[in-house]
Amino acid sequence: MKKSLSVIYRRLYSYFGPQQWWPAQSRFEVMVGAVLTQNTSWPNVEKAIGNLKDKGLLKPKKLYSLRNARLAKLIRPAGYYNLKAKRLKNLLRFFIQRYQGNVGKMALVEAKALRQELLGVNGIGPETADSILLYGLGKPVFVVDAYTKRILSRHGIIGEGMDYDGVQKLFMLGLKKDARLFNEYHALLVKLGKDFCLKVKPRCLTCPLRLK
DNA sequence: CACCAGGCAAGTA
DNA sequence: TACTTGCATGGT
Repeated sequence: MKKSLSVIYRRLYSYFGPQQWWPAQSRFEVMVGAVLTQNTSWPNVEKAIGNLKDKGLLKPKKLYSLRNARLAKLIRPAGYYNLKAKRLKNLLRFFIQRYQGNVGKMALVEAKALRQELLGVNGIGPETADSILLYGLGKPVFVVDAYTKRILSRHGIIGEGMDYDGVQKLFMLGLKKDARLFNEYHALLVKLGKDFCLKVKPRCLTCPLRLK
């Protein structure tokens, strides 16, 4: 028996409650965090963002004016720091040149078109782009991540090989197009993944989903 | 010690 | 198109 996405959502929400994502103080901070968290645990990202805040550098032009070596040093705790320094600069260059470093201006653009623009930036892939759209700008775009795929395939809802766009369609066609719903749903899947579905061996004995 | 984390792009066949 | 590899710190 395959459960609907709505049923799964309600079960996760009853069990875990609201997740309060994205943990950031500004929409710009979400953009930066989205790059820094690529394949990296959140506590490490927080340290990196904390370094930038402490120096008063968490602003588009300030951040963009830093030399790569300096930026890399500041974001070191987030891992892949040389790579991420370049990726951040790529995103910032796009953001400043195209939207004057103004989140409000960027938010005026339609989600689908903006997604394509973001994907054109080297270092911004589908999950990073969608995280910015949903958590930064409040657009109704579903964010898919490694946990999402692992959980769904482990419960037989999707095949293991299903790609990003396929999983995203499944959610976006199967649910009401509501940014708050998408926000909470993705965050809940991450919470479930962290707490119950870690490592190679599934440990879902007490998993609140109890699917089959 | 091994394994994993809120990915992505470049290289290879 | 479909794999494989490099990137790196910090927590469990």
